[in-house]
Amino acid sequence: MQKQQYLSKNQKIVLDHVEKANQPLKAYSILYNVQKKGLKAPLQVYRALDKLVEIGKIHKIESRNAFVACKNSNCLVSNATAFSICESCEKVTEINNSKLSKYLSNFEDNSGMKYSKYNLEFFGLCKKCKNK
Amino acid sequence: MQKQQYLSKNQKIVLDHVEKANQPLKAYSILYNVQKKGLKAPLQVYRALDKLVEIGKIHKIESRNAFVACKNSNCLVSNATAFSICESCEKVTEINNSKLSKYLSNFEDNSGMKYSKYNLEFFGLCKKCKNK
DNA sequence: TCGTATATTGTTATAATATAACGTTATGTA
DNA sequence: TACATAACGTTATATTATAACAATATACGA
Repeated sequence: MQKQQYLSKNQKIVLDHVEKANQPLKAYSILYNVQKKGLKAPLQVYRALDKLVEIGKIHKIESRNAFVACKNSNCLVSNATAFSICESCEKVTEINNSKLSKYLSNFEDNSGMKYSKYNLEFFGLCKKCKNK
Repeated sequence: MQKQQYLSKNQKIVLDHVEKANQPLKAYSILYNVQKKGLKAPLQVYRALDKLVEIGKIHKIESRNAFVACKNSNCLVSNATAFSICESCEKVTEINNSKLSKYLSNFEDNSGMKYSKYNLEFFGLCKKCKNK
């Protein structure tokens, strides 16, 4: 069986829903909202999310246990992700900065470990919240 | 009341336990292990962990929902953290690299957001696991 | 087109992680 | 002492995620 090219029914439904949101969504909020489309159980959502994360269509914001659609067209595989997170309004933005990604992808320390993947989360106040 | 200088009883017990482990610990595993010292409920552990994270004595490994003692003496506040995580043996090491921390602390993109904090997690295979 | 392997689905139950809400006790400082 | 804040203890519950099992769908080589 070759590597999957097309998304399955459930995967499409979940991706669709996450793409329409412009903020990270919680798994159970996704579940609630796709129930009218036939996904009844948490596992159906989690399985779709797992796959979508694996192929890079969706990223998980680890510090928030939430999922957001990839906005980064060249992010075919989700192995190098960076986000900014506003600690006031919780707005999350995917950072697409080639210098940063180059720097981190090539980063090596003295541990003898070669990194194949990273996830970076920046926290602070977004423009709006800073000016309040 | 001035800013807390000394740890409370529960905070000491939890920190002590986490420091003795050389790997990240899960909250409920900490709970189980400190029950003989009088902490009976999850909340007692979580409250101590929250405080210890806040003052930088402990870091949370977000992708693993686990807690590890800070090995970085100059990491007084836990606002700039980086870890390497072996995806095979789950060994976690705190990265202490001044170039990296300088680069990330000064990082700015075009979002108008000034970051006050970051957390970076690298994934890969550690030396041992790579040679298997 | 049949056989086989893998991916996906559906379902119920349950595990693992974390917080709400309440009242009490301790501690620092004016 | 009086007040404010921090920490504690306790019960209940919310939130996040996976185990286990059986069925169906899809890709692809023989």
